[in-house]
Amino acid sequence: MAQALDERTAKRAARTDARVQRRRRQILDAATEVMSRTGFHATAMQAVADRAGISVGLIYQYFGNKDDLLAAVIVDILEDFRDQVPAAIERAGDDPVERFEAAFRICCRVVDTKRDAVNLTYRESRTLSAEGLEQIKRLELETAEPIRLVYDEGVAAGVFRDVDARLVVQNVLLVAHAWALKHWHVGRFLTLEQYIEQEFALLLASVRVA
Amino acid sequence: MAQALDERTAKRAARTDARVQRRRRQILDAATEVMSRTGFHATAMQAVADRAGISVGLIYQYFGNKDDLLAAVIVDILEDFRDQVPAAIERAGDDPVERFEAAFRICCRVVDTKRDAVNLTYRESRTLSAEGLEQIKRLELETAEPIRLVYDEGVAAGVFRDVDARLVVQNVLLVAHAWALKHWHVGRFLTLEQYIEQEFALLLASVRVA
Amino acid sequence: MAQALDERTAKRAARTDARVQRRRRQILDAATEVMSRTGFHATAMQAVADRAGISVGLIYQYFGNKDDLLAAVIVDILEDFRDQVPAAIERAGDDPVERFEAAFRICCRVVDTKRDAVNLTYRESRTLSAEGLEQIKRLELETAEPIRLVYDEGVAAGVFRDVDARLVVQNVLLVAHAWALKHWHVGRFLTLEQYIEQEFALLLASVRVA
Amino acid sequence: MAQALDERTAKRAARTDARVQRRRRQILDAATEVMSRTGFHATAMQAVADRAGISVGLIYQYFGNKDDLLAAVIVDILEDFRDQVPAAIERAGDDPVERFEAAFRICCRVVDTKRDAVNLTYRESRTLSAEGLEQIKRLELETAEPIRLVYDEGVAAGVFRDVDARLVVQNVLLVAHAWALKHWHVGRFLTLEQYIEQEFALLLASVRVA
DNA sequence: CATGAATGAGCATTCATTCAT
DNA sequence: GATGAATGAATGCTCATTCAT
Repeated sequence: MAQALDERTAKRAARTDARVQRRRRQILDAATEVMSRTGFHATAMQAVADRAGISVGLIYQYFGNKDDLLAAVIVDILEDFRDQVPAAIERAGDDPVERFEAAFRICCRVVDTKRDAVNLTYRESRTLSAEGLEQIKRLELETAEPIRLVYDEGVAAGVFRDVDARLVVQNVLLVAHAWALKHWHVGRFLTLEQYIEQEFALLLASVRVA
Repeated sequence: MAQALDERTAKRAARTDARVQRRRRQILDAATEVMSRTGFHATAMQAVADRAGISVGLIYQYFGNKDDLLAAVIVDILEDFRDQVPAAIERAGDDPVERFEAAFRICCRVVDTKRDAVNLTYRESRTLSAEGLEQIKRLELETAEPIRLVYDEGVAAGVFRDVDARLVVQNVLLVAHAWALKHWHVGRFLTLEQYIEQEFALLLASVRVA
Repeated sequence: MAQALDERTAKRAARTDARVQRRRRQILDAATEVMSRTGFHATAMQAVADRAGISVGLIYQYFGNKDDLLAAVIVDILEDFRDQVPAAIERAGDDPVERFEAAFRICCRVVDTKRDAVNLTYRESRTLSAEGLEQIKRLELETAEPIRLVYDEGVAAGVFRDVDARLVVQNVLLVAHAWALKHWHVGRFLTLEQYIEQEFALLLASVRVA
Repeated sequence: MAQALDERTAKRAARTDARVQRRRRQILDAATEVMSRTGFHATAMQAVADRAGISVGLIYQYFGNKDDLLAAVIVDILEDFRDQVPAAIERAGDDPVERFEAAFRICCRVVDTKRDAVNLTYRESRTLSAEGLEQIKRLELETAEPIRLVYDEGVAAGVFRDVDARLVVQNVLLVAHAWALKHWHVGRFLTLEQYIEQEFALLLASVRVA
């Protein structure tokens, strides 16, 4: 009987946990949407609540305060990058250049689907607490890591020059982010695919062994 | 006698004008310092006044409101870039590659002297009014223009590949800005001069004729 | 069960609505009191909040801003006139002269109970927005209307001279308001009842058929 | 020689005094104009200075502060009434009714030439200090006095009923002021002359011996 | 769990007044 | 006498956060 009770408790806990996760996601999506569009400071908690179709008070049950919510939003965005990049690299096969291209391509594509969110990341990172800032720096490095490995493979394979991989990876991410940061300009004369193609050509030329 | 009066009036006007300029600069410097450090929204007008050693009210005599002050700060930063780039290019002589390098180098150096200000530019541009936004876009394009001309010269001289100059120039500026944007990371393992050298090598490789 | 739910919802809505009305009244009374005494511009929202025993922020949940609050205060006063005049006329019976007197009398009595508020109306109407101004003009005309009808009845009955009723009614209201406007003078040598009696005698003489 | 010096001093004093009076008038006219149009609180001292074509500082040399300026403006308006009424009465001849009419007529005419100023008087009197308030009450009574005398003459002559003259005079002034106070309404269907004629008919009927 | 009424600290902005020139 | 740059107190309004229901 004690076992049955445990089981019931576990089931309820699981159900509860699922509901908690659903609520968190609901709030996070609303917050991302509103903050990306309006900016962090100009976004009222009420606006997030309205967007999520819940009350203000409930947000505080899931995220301690506004700053924490911002941190969660930014982390959520960065986690998306971190998770998608390795998968895309794997799908690309074994060729280092193709793996490198896949990494750049996926970054650009993710940026394109959440242009406002990427801009939010650049705008509001400094708003975060030291702790939050550390977390997003860590996430950015985690995102960079698989790309760095791809580059190192390429160097080992003799297709990429032996320059500081950290710089190369930074450039990859930066150029991808630029699709959001400078979209007001570059978006006027290039489509996403053209941008990817032309920027990747430049990137590749910059690192390829002659 | 009328002439003497005119002269006196002119002198007073000149003195007044000089004082106005001095005050504007004083406020602008204070605002740049405080806003760059603290961010626009977290900066109280009182803090700017304190930093400038004047009263709040006086700020409003020179800049209509807080938004206008931000616009002036950002414009002031961008004008610095716009003015320094062409001069540096001229000083570099006739060789397209050297002129290109000079352009990149000056951008990085200016970024380095005002890292916080550059970050402010990225953070707060969206805060501006549509009108202010147009102005800074215009300034950014004005800054880009002389670099674009240098690139075109290089293409004509057969040293640079004939790719979209707008993209190349954007990359130049972006990488320079990255010294501020990603300083938390790259600043830990590279000095400014190392950064300039290595990033320029990548840039050059990306566009040089094989 | 759905019915029970509906009922519960309805009850809660009713309770909420009642609370909203109570709050509005509480704020309105406090604002009327403070503004009438101190004048609109010299009244700080904090003073209204203090008087009402609530926080400043709450005022803004019920009235959008200070101007709206003033408008509501003035409208509230005028609505009192508009509502009391017809009732008093009805109570007066059928005789046109007695109905006319009842109208004048009630106006004076209401003025007397809210002398400061009436003065506020004269002082601050111009402060209102065009829209608010229209509303109070409309209310004033609505108040005048039943008195005008009484006068017309009197004309039809042959007891009042056939002069412009609009002017007569304006005089009625004006003389009633004067009990507030000129109270510093007339209040020193007449009681309210004496004022009503003597002024009504003058009014009646001015319009009675010889 | 001492005499010559005295003379020169006197002349200079007179000249100075004249200039002082001119300045006072200049500022007073500007203040009346701007305050009447905009209202006291919404009028900035700078606006008065601009209108007068002088600097803010100078206003403070002639009127101690903003409240004093308002007092001076209101007093200036009321003095106009006080001075014009007796003159008009004298010009009207000996007949009590005609003298009475002349008094009412001049009041209405003066009101008409300075409608905004009269409204200012009603709006802002309460803003004045106790002292200022006393002064304008005194002025209003001084204005009323000659009209009261006219009424008393009429009573003595047997043409006016022996009712409280203070009340009659108050009504006279009130109805005249109403041309400003209620101009938004009455101004739409009557000209000044029609207003004077019809209102005087009512006034006369209210007091004439049957 | 969920609500949203209530709080009150915080800040941009204005403007009467002063005073060095 | 005249100026207007400079001051800083005063105030309307917002919005993150709490808590009774």
